[in-house]
Amino acid sequence: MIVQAKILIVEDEPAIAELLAFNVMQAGFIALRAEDAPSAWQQIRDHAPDLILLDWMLPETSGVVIAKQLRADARTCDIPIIMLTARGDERDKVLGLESGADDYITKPFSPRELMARIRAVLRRHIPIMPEENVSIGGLELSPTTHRVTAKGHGIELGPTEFRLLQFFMTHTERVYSRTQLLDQVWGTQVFVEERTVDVHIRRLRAALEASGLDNLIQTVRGSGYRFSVT
Amino acid sequence: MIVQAKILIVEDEPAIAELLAFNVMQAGFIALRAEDAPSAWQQIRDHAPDLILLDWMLPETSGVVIAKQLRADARTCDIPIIMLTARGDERDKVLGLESGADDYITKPFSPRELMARIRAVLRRHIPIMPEENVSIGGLELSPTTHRVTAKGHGIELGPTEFRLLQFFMTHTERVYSRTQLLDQVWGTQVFVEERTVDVHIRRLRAALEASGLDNLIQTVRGSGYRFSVT
DNA sequence: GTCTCTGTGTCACACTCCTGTCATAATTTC
DNA sequence: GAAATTATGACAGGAGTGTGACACAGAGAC
Repeated sequence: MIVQAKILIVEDEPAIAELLAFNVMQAGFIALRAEDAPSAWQQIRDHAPDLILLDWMLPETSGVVIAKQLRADARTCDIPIIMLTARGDERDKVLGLESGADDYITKPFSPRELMARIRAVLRRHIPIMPEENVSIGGLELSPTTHRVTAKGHGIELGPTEFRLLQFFMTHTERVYSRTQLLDQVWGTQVFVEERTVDVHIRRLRAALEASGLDNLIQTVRGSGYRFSVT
Repeated sequence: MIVQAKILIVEDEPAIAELLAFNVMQAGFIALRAEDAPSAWQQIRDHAPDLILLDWMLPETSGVVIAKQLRADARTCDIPIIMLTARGDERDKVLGLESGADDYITKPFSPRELMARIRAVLRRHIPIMPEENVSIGGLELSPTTHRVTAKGHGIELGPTEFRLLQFFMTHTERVYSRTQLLDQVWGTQVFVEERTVDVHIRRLRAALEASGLDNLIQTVRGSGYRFSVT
């Protein structure tokens, strides 16, 4: 359970930002503020907020662009986003949700409704690792039973290889550096050599080799590794 | 990547300070030292360290106070802090993190763990720079997946050619001298022969030749190279 | 308690592929 | 034509990665 969720408010109009911050703090959250894209990134980097309230209209970079960029980065793609917009246009709503927002609220809004939505989104995001079964490229992984099958045949994996494969199967196509994999699979508070990743990649490949699926895990020289079905 | 991060060691016991400085320098960082609060502020002003190792117990002003002051100042609130403490008390840990420390390590500590924590904290503080996919003139380049397609067909590029193409695709229709390309693609701190650019241009053209897109990279005699779709 | 077994992290070595440089050929400019 | 500039091919060295071995810690079994 998050003790005190940090909520980043990205809003250029001071009056609205102030109102939002007041409500957020009133509800027992920590309010962070940013008035444009650069300062938003700064806040995200420094404080790792648990949720972002993102204004649709911003000077320079629009909220939609920021949302897309957030979703594109491994370190920020799990942060829930609530979009704020002036109009109640359905098209905007679709665009907003497509860009990766988790929810959507139109100005003017009641503080009560805002807080309800924030709480709902946070509640949904408490299970950070969704324990759902994953199936991709001939591989099936079940977190609940802790089982993996490759082309129907069960394969044995150690705990670390299991988590590594789970991460890859839920984050395909993108390249992850050894450092990012350490942060995501081992955790940020664990200290192991970067090259250890190589060894576990090799162990995972060895386990997949019998099914001929070891080529799903690709080496990107100079960058890291990638899980790709193509 | 920070070329050589400067690390300020705030520690009053000379023996421990010496040990820390040795380890920090051994790991390739620059070590700055201060034995009390005033000299720490002096060093911060003069050298703008990238990270601060802060002893919990100091004469006069304690580490916690310094941390809070650092966090209160806009110029220093972004500098990550690692607290050093003698006791492994949980309450101290909470206090330390509340006062604004990014991490916490108890004495005695292994040099290995210390360096790992330093690297982890620095890693988390590198600016998040969202990179977007680029598509131009039949070429598509995706930084996140580290893939390039030319007219739909995937092509293989080495790391340097990839960066070179990425630079060109984001800076089209303009001539860049070899020196400028070295600065932008190789980095300013690297010393390589200007003629090396020619070779990489050639390698990039060779990779694009199969798709007939090698003419996107044009030679401007006497000036340099240009990426142009016209 | 000892013993075994499994999983993990680290290291040393092998190997691949990239990279910078040079010599030489080709091209452009005057 | 000569001079200047660029293209190309070849190559040695090195950075980055694959792989096997090993030590160690922890969980059970007995």
